[in-house]
Amino acid sequence: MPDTTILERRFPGRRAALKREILEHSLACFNEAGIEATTIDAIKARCDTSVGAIYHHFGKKEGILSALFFAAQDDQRSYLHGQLANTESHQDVVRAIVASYVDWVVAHPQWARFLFQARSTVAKGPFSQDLKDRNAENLHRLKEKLQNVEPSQTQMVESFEILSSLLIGPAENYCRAWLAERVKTSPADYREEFAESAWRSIQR
Amino acid sequence: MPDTTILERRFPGRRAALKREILEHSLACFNEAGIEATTIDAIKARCDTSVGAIYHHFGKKEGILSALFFAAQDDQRSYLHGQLANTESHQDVVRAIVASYVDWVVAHPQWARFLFQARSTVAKGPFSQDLKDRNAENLHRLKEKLQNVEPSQTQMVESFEILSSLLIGPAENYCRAWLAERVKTSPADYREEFAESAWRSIQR
Amino acid sequence: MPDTTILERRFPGRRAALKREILEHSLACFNEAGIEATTIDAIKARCDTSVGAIYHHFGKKEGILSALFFAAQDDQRSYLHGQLANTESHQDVVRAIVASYVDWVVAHPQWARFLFQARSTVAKGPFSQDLKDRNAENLHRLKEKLQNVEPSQTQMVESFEILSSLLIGPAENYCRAWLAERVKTSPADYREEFAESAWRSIQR
Amino acid sequence: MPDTTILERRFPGRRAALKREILEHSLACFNEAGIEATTIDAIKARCDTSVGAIYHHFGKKEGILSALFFAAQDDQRSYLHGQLANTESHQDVVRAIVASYVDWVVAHPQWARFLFQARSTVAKGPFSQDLKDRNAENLHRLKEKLQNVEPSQTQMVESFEILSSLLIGPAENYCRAWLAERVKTSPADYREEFAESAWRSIQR
DNA sequence: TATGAATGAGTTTTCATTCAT
DNA sequence: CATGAATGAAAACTCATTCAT
Repeated sequence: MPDTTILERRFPGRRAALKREILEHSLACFNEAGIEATTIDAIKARCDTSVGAIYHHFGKKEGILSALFFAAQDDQRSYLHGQLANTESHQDVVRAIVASYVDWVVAHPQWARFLFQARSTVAKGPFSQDLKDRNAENLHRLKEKLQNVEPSQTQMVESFEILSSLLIGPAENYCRAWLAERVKTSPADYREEFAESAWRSIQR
Repeated sequence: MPDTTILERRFPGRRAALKREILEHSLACFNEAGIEATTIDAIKARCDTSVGAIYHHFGKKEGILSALFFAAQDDQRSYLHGQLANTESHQDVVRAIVASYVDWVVAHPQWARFLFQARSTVAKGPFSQDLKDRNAENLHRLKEKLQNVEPSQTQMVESFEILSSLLIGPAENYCRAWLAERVKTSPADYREEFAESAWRSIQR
Repeated sequence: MPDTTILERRFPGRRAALKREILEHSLACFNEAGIEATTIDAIKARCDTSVGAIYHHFGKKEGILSALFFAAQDDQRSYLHGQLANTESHQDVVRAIVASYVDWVVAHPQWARFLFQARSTVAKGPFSQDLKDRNAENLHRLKEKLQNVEPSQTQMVESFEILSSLLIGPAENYCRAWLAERVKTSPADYREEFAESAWRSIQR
Repeated sequence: MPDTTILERRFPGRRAALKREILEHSLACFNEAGIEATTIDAIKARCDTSVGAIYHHFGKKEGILSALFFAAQDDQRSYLHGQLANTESHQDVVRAIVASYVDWVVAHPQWARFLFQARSTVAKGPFSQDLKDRNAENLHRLKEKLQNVEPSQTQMVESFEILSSLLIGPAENYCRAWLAERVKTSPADYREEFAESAWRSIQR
């Protein structure tokens, strides 16, 4: 039973019910069989609808993929920005970034798994520009946030380019392993550790 | 022009010439078009050989994939262990892990790119057990190394489970971005930064 | 020009027109070239349809085969049971079995030829259980029929196991030869001889 | 463990050892997987020899097939003629035909199974003329034998064309069923029944 | 003679997509 | 809007056969 909250937030209302239904089951198919291995027919069978209906709503297979991908990404992003809103110091910001990342993944593991595997496909597809634009904008907002927060007393790593890798890298690496079931302990259990490490890793 | 050193190390001799040829061009195809999108026919055309020859040597498409994957992984691993050989303190070990990771990726970018995209496919395929075994053994050797090195004077993070994520996560995240051309600066330029951050991130 | 009556009985209606068309031409292909030697492409070309349409209706090559096989078998069986309905003595039953066999083969030679060559393939394929079930049920109905008919005054062969071989064997052997064009005279010309011989052969 | 007596009779001597080896294992492959489904590679693997060796001895796949087929047929035929040698009356002849058929099948079930499935393939292949010639000659020798034996006192069926079907049909039908494991009782147990029935079936 | 690498035409099957009803 | 039959290009894989060593 995948969580449908993300879909309800993004495609609200009765009229979008079938759309949500298709997306929900597509997500499950993509995660279970892999994106390339998921056929329109498999989705059709799982939703108990018709090929025609799917094409009516999404145009092509890629359409389902990007609808899911951007829904997930936006949800993750808006959760991050919600958490960032209450931050006042650099350390608060770092903690919010790491914690919100971990929290979101743990709250929506199927969506997180999907994001990991879909990224490269979407990046090659017709929406690659959208993807780039969104990433750029995201980085820009983060930069702004950091400048508007009261500066830290500590010496920090200089290069902005590697900053996001230092902050997110460890949590992301662990979340990947958890989603692939290579490790069992929930990332949530290590939330504070990752936040602490992230803060330490950017000191100089 | 992909580097062929890894293949020559792994499949030496004249008799394996065609095998190396096929693998070399398969790697290029996989990286350019993606694994699923690369057809046997495309590989055939690029090597100027026959479908039959490819199947004669590798049995199925998956066979090419895993041959490449394990060649890359073993090469990366043996480089790591070569670097670990000269370490004497915990900090040396951390530095060696991070630096050798960055160095290897920068030295063999096509192979690194391939490793990232092939991992999930190999993990689903018939060699998933091999993959697990190798990973387990790798972790085991690392643990041993850490125990045989003179203990650090500093307080360290307790959980071993997240250790490798803390060490490799940032460098990996940045390398991915670099290989996807989302950032331009070579990871080599940040080698010392990543090593420094990794060391700091595991202090408590 | 193969007879299409069997197909029309089994797949009636306009909607099944393409299905019948494919089956009709598949039958011809199978008989002309042999089952293994008949390619989907050959069928496609002969029907002037598309590969997709064939797979849409039958799933796999085996699907065409078994659809034809069971259509033929059921037709043959229902003809037999029609003839058995009017029998009152053991000798009538024997005559009906032999005569209906010969009549059906002569009326539908292409279907008979197909039945002979397809049986072993179907027996190995995924419908082997269906085949067994149908054969068992058929035998059961025959046994019942024999018990419900007024007993013969003559001493008969004891083993039920060889009974059907004694009755059908000669006619079947001759029909095979006729269908393979190793003999020219129609089995119909020997209908009474086979019936007479069958009756004699089971006396003791 | 297939019986190798037929091969030793036909291809005696040390020099033919590999030939016998290949034929023996080919027979097993053909029976287990079917003729079309048996690949040269499968035979190679089972004999632990090389493709080259197989082609050296048999030229093409068809060559193995016909070597086996004619070896089996000739063995069966020579056994029949051995049994016919001692016959003096029509009834003796009938008994010899039926009994030798049953005996041979029971003595060489793998070869019998192979004969049934190979006949149609050989009939289509490049040796179809050989097959026809041998069958014609066989029939001729049988006719001669019948004429040289003292005539029976009883009235017999007139048509020579259906004679062999009347004689062999039932036993053949039952043997097929036994080889396909549709019935369990050995044909040997019904040898006398089949002989008796055959004799009765040709009376008029 | 023996070997097995190499060939490549040929097969089955899949699947995104279209479109008439 | 919904349906699902029809399309056909494209893919993986097979396998008899050849031939250089």
